[in-house]
Amino acid sequence: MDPNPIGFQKHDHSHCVADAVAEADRTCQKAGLQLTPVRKRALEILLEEHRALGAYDVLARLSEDGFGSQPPVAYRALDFLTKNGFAHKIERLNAFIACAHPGDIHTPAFLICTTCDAVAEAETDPSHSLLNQIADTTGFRISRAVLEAEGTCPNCLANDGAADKK
Amino acid sequence: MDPNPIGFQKHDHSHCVADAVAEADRTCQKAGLQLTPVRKRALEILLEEHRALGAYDVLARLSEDGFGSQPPVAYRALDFLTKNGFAHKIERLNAFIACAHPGDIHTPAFLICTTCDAVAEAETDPSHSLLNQIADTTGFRISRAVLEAEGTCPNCLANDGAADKK
DNA sequence: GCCCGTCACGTAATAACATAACACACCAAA
DNA sequence: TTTGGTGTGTTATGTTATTACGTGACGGGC
Repeated sequence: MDPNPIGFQKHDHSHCVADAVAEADRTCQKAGLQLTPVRKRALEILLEEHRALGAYDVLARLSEDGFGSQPPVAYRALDFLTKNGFAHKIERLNAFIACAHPGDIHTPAFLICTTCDAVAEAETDPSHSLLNQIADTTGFRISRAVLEAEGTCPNCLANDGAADKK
Repeated sequence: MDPNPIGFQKHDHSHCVADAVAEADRTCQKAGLQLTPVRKRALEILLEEHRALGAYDVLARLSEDGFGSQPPVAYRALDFLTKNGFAHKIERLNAFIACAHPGDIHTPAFLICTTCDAVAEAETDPSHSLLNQIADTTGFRISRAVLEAEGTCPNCLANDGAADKK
């Protein structure tokens, strides 16, 4: 497993967390939202990984840091983060991931690698989406869309190829 | 709640179940699959509703009919049905629904009405899908896609309108 | 200052969803 | 007849999520 893929690419991870948290801080101030210690720490925890974490994983780390140890502690923090666009829930995995493009209004699509567990978040143009076309023709009004694909990421495909050569 | 929407349209429900089961029977015979009593009954149960049922809902009905009463009984039947294209799992709901287009190879998209709980299954052209475009450009190989939209169905939108007039 | 509303956080308890592991019955192939 | 595969049943357990309730912090109106 590659512990370090974002969008399946290597990158300098060191500044991700701090930068993203700082930006979240600014956004919350502007919007009158409270990025409280639990919420901020939960966001950091998600940012430390470029994969999806279960609520109970997050909870365990929060509680290590002196926050509450009961499920609602994690679920409430994750709720706040998802409602306000700082994180997303990956339905297929029943798990959460920090948003890779906070600030933008977007309908994210996720690519989930079943080999290395990396999750990439892609921006989509909602108006062109299949779901929207379907909704338009049927008269359905979409409030939220889930777009998730499971499969193999480029890195793991390459590794497979390498493995085959042996 | 409208208990009877399929694709959000009224329809003659009486033959749905029998027809679909008969077709599943034929398909299984051709494919060498065993549509055993539990599996057949589970399929009927899903077909009786045009909405998604939780595994435990299915389990309760199976056990009323004399089948086992423990979770694996339901999960195994649902596994069989989903693996072989007779049913789908709605990830957003952790629930299952009978396939509306069995036989076709397809990447289904679902429209979930949060007002009446109806779920419509739409066919998609996988090659045109957003996810596929993204996958192509990133070199990701998709094995399974989840396309689910939550919102309000045409019926419930109409009812809302009616309610507003009062 | 005091009352009261709201919001965030904490806890315990429980609900809802899902799987592991093992036993037995059945049937078909060796 | 034995053996192996498949399907069903059970118990037990693991994982994910919510409900219900209590407390402290903060801010506005009086």
